[in-house]
Amino acid sequence: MRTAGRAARQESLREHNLSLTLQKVVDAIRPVSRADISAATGLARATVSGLVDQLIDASLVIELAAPVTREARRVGRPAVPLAPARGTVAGVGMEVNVDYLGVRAVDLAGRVLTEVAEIDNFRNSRPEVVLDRLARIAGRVLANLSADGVRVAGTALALPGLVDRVTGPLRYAPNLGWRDVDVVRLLTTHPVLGGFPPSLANEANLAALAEAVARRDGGRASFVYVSGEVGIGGAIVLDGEIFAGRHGWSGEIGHTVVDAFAATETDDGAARAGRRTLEDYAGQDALMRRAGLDPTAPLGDLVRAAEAGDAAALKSLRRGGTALGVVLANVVNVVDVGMIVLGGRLSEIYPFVREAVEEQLERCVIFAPWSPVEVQVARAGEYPAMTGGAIAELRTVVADPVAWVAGGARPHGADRLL
Amino acid sequence: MRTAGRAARQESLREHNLSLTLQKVVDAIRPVSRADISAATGLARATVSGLVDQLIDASLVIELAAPVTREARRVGRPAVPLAPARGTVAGVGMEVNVDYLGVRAVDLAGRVLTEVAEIDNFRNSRPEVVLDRLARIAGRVLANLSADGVRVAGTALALPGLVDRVTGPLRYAPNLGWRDVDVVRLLTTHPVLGGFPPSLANEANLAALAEAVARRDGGRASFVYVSGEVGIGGAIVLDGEIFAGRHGWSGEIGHTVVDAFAATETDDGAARAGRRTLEDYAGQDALMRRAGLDPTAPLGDLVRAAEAGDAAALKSLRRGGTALGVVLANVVNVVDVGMIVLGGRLSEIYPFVREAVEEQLERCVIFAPWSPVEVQVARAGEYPAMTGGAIAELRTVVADPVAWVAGGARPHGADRLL
DNA sequence: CAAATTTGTTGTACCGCTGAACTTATGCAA
DNA sequence: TTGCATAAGTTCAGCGGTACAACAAATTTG
Repeated sequence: MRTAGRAARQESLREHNLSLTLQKVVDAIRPVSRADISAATGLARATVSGLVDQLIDASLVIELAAPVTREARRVGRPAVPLAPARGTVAGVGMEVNVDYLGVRAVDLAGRVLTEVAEIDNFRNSRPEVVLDRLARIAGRVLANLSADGVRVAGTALALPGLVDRVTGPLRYAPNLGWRDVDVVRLLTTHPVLGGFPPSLANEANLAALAEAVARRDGGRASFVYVSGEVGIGGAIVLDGEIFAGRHGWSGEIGHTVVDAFAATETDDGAARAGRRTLEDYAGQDALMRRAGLDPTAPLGDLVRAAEAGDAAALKSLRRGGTALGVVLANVVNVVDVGMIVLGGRLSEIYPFVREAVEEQLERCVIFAPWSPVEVQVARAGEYPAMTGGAIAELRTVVADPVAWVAGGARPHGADRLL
Repeated sequence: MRTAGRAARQESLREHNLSLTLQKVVDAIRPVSRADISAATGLARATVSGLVDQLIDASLVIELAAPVTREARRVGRPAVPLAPARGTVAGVGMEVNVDYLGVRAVDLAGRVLTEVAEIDNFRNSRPEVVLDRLARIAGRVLANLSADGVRVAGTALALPGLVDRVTGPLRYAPNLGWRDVDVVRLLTTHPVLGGFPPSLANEANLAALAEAVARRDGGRASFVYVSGEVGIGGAIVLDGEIFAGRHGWSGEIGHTVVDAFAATETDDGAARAGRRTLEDYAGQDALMRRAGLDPTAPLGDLVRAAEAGDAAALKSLRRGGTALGVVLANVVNVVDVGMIVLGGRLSEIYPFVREAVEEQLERCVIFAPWSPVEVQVARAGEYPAMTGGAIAELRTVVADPVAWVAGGARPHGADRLL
């Protein structure tokens, strides 16, 4: 809800409280009752009843029939458990990354309704070709949803690069070899997608959102998410919300300069004007090369070498971990966050970098003596950015249920999340 | 206003709109009318009238008698200009820094009502002694205010170090030589200050707040503020608000590692475990030493040497500027902000570092080709952290005028800002 | 001096939340 | 089985707060 600087009218109350109520139902780990919501929000029970009725009418919430076998069956009239409706509204998350592409539809209950993922190599690909392929898949998914009577909250596309969430185009995706591509136009020229202009976002940002939701049982967490795919992306999560910055360009840690005054040569011999970035140490290519492996080989080779005790592999991983740790310490000093979540392929090499990362965090984070920084592996599962994209669209529903209560029409002009 | 996750009741509307109205009056560059507020907020004119009346009753707003000689005297009934009341409510900002200490009281109109500043050297000082001295000054200031019938919104203390805004104590202020000092307890044992427990904050954060207010004519700006006193502090301002982080520890750029894998020796010969921080390049001591000057001499010596064309001085400044530029580029890549404001003593050496800083920003900021980062000097005047502290307290009034409308009692338990 | 125009105020209508009383559904003890 | 205690959910009058329309006030323009 964007209350920033706007007047509050009578109907604002309803909007706010309706959103709040839906939030409580959707965010809950186990079903909640009207009474629970009343207690949690401070709203009168009568008010909550009215709000919940509206949400049920809109097929956003359902009453569970199950008598709720929670161990402590208390005295008094049993509560009617509420849950987010299944298969009535869906968010659609799409992703184009360096070596896969896919589409995933998720409903308010967090269930995956449909998904398609295709493995391929998109390094230096042609945007029109790749996006056409994505659009066909998305078209099939949307057709399925429509056939099942599922309303679509919106579509989001995750890309491994700089996406301008305000003005639209993809600015720069080095690992795809794309630059200044008008992704939205290319996608919406497809007949099926015409009605669903996707919102764009950075892959790491959306993956972090999925991670935040996966961790909601621990309260609204704050952490720095590191997405190690071919490049290294990052995102900042504060109180369960993505901190996206003005354009959605925040968290670009892969290009952080690690050695400002270092020698001029890089691993592959090319001069980089005297400075090395995090990806020069901890990017997949750098890790493989330094370990004496083919940089185009799968990362699993490096993991196996390290497990076998190969000295070069271990050294390479330790070096990458150290660079990552220093960069993360710098980030943490700037944003004052207490947890790091390593996602993407970093989960695979996690056992071999964790120690180095933690060592640097302890050494370089100025507040570490009073509040040490924790390092954890991601929990969000495979293709988190697709899930995150779907969630981002579903959040527009939660943030503004009124639009869905009235007619059930798809409100395309609704505030973009992220 | 913290609407996050709370229920909205009827009275929430009033609170919100009252705060919004006061905000419009206080933030305005030139006086606004009731009609202006109505147009800006979307509230009905009748509603605004009621709200303004309440604010006038509470002595937070006044009607100006002046017929407003704005050049274009339009047709129709002339508007009654509104302005924040003067000398009725004050915020008190205090500061202890490495070579000065002081107290400043500011009213809602932004006027300085009283101020006392004393120059001295507090390196490796004893907290009890320094805080006692500060408390005496603050006592005089508060007594003055009280004698003039000025209500005190609250007091804030700026410190050059890690301040825990949640649990209270000053954790670590290297340049003062303080560590784990219970500042609030030491101050409130003073009889006069007993009723005014100060909120604590980092010096750079409060200075940045003053800077944000000084720049409010350009809309709600977002920038990274760099406070170069003896150490180098920083703060992040987003849409005119300080981004403080969990504990208020954000923006600590002085300890950012610049050379993760560099040689082990530092300027003063002491080993620092193989890494150099920004302060090792751009801190005052480092700048002076590298220029061949006495590190305890005033910074003016370095400026004069540079103005005279001294090669060592210029080189030292260029080197410091380069390090600062790289660090700022890293910060900007993480938080996606488009402007850097150099404050504190950096304003003095600004002409000699600007070029190097801009060069690095252009080179290292990944989105620079699409959205270049601007560098500017601070505008907030002398002792900005004191002003910022006062403003932070005044903002509690603007955020929750209801508490001041009713009785006019000082609501100490009100939400701490920042 | 009247018409036009804009500001600020007054009074009614309406929306949405609250709180108390009431109904419903269960556990527990006699 | 009955009755009591307890908690969940519903109904309805009351009230706070905003909107809207009508009106009064103060000024420029012709």
